[in-house]
Amino acid sequence: MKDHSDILKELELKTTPKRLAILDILRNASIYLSPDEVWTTMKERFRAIGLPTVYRNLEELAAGGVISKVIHPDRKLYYFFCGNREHHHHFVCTSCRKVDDLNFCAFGEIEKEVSRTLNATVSSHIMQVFGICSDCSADKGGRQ
Amino acid sequence: MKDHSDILKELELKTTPKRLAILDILRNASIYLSPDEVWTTMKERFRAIGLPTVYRNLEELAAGGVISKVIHPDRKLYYFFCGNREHHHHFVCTSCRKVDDLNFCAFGEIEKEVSRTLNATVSSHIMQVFGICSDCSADKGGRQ
DNA sequence: CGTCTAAATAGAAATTATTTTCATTTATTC
DNA sequence: GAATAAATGAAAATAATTTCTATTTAGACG
Repeated sequence: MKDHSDILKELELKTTPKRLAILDILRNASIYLSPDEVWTTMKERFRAIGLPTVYRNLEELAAGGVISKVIHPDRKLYYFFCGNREHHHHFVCTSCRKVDDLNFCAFGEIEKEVSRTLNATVSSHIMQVFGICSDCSADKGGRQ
Repeated sequence: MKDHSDILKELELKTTPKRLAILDILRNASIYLSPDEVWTTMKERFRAIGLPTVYRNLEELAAGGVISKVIHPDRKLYYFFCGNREHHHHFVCTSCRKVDDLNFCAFGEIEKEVSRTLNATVSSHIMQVFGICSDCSADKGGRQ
């Protein structure tokens, strides 16, 4: 199984302690984190750690597909570890911030529809599904 | 046919000259505009016009469903007039910034899928489709 | 048509997320 | 163990958006 160092080598990124730590933090988080939250955790592990380093690495890792982004309705950005390399989308729980993969993408059909009705070409799409996961609704529903 | 003043009354918003102007600017734009771009046009029409007024009104109008938002991949926000009151999504051309309605939403299916596989409840979704419209690809393709 | 009141606004300042710059450090290559 | 390109820290810059507050104005009412 590939460890974090191998993942970075594949992306042609140097294996620095900080990069590994960021990956590690996200891997263990199980929920999505803001850059600032990642920074806060990094400061517990490193004496000197700049916020730009966090931002830079999160973007690089996301560009490499190792981690994914959540765009909130308020357009704030969050990141989480996602091992799934296939094209897919996510369901994010706005209560506990857990992320689940959706093995479902209507993009193909949309592409056809766009091509057929507008004669246009689709280049990218943003898709984010928000809601309340089963754990959180159980908490509130009291059925526990 | 409802004019802009009627639309504002329905939303219980006062019919101020500036609000009408913002609506008018978007209605005539045919492409999506940034708050700053709306402000620039407003400054040509009003001696005194504050940027917060533009932001406030755009949000109010969007909340009322009279105008719609485009969230770009860089997470910048744009607005455009959209008369379609049904739930739908948009195709936006990143070249000329024209917006077309997509009479297509896979949201129902996603909701079912989320419910079935995750036992979770969907509350909202962001969906944005970017591409090149037929006019723009004709320009580039040289088929004109 | 004047008066009243809540809503709307201007202008300035504050906030906040994010990015840039650049000198210094460090991981990798040989 | 050098050499070199990549990575980093710290500070500053940027830019979108929001807040604050005193003033103005639209719409209701008489």
